[in-house]
Amino acid sequence: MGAADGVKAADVCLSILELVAFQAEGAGVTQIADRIGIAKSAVFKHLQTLADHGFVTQEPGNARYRLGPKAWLLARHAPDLNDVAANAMPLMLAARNELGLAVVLSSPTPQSVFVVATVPSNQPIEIGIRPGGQLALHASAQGKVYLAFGPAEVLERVCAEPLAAITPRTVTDPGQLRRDVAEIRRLGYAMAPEESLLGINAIAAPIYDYRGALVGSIGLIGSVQHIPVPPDPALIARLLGLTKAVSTALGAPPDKTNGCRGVVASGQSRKPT
Amino acid sequence: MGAADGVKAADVCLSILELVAFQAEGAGVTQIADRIGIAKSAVFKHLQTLADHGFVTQEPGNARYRLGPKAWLLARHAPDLNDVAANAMPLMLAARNELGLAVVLSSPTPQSVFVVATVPSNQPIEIGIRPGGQLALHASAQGKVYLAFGPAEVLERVCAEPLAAITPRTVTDPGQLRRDVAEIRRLGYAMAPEESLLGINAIAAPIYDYRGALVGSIGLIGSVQHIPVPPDPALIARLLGLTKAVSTALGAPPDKTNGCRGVVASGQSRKPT
DNA sequence: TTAGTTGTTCTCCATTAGAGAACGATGTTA
DNA sequence: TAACATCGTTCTCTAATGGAGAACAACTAA
Repeated sequence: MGAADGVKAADVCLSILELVAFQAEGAGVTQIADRIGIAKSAVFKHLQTLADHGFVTQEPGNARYRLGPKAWLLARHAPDLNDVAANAMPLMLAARNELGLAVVLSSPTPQSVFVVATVPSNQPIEIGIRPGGQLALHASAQGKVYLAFGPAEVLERVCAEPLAAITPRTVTDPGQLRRDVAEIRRLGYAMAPEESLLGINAIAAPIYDYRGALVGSIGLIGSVQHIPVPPDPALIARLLGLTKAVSTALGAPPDKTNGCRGVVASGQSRKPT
Repeated sequence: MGAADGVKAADVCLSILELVAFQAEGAGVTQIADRIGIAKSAVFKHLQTLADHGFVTQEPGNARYRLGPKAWLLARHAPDLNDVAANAMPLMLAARNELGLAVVLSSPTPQSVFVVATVPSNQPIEIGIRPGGQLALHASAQGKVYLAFGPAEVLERVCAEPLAAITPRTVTDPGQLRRDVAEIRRLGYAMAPEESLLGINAIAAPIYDYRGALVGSIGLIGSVQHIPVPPDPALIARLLGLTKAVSTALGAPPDKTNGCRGVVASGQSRKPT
């Protein structure tokens, strides 16, 4: 949510749009104002603008706002994550039921990694991420997958600017990050122990489409207890099996799906930071 | 696109988002600035904000902007126009091939009517509307369908405020509009000769879903030559057949689909509200 | 090279977005 | 029924900020 240096009003506008979108049964002016943290009157004006464009609709009588037709129209022109999500979800569900861990599907952007769909864990203490959330490229397993297997420019750019220390364990040294990336390329999966949130670990592997292009990654999220720092080889195998299955379902060429032997990986595990 | 009294910056932001969305192969800063009519620097700041939220992505190397993952995410929460469009499209195509006229599917909002999908005419001189466009409630066949068969508050509100004269033939007298609406309720379809654009006529009829709720309308667009002012009874029958077919495909109750015998139009059809 | 693009970074001031109070409906409680 | 609470909406005012415009760096074409 960096309002780093953009247009503040537009930032508010988009935040309202998202809030309305993710609020299943419509949202009211007051409710939105509280959540966003600006005056009711401002929210009202924004909603009017959003309604003019058809992104939200105000149902008559009941004065709640909900998503409008144009929001749907956007999807027709959106990148076809449709296939990816449709193919991945059932397999992700199966993996969750088998492992008990939260499974997350995400799509990369040059600035961060986007959580597109999630299957929450079924453990008593639930650990998961909300769809629509963003993960740092250098401090998450899914982000590092993109750094390792995505375009080289992204890695260069991320290494060029200072790496934010999201937790004390976050990798902030560009040299170390490059070594991590090399290791990830070798192993075929990424890990980020306590780099985004203390106590939480995640492992992730890439997904390719029919053209062999990297279209996203799937990650397993859990506490450091469930995903220890040299991860259980069986867990890794399960993850790689999952991403391989999704990739082949998308028609990925074989060399993209069996490149990672995963478990074997005899020697060195990854040392934490 | 009235910036009647909303947030200007948000209006610009959404316009940029739409422009990027509907530009199939990405859009550049300069191109957008020209189309929207504001300075490049402003567009750049907006794109930065949109990118922060994940609505657009800037592909590395090639510096064009295109739709991002969040745009897709919105769609998952958007109203289920999916079914409507999916069910309607093949039938609309068949009608176009048979009649040669442009066929338009649209969805109502309290402020205007939204073009959701179109099948362009196959005449030498093409007449059509772009998906994403908006039609005035009082000056289009599709809009008047909503006024006639939608919530009564909408008709009241539209009649209360002054009716903009989009063309010299646009109905600007509230009394006349009310009489038109009554006639539309009686006949089961709406017509708007030269009310949106001189030389162009359109007829439209409502679509209902499984709950019997009005979810949209389908219109036939053509020159006044192809759609004369007392429309050809066969044409009307074809339109009503089309909307009835789509409605039944959506599971609409029978009384919603055969209420309009069209031309005959003796007795009362549906009552207001 | 030169001349034309492009996307990006500045600075500056008129615009305007947002705070806050007040309004009229609506819904709830006593 | 009356008092109260809360909703969405309208209003005014001013400090923040969005947008203009020029200059920048990077690229492409001639």
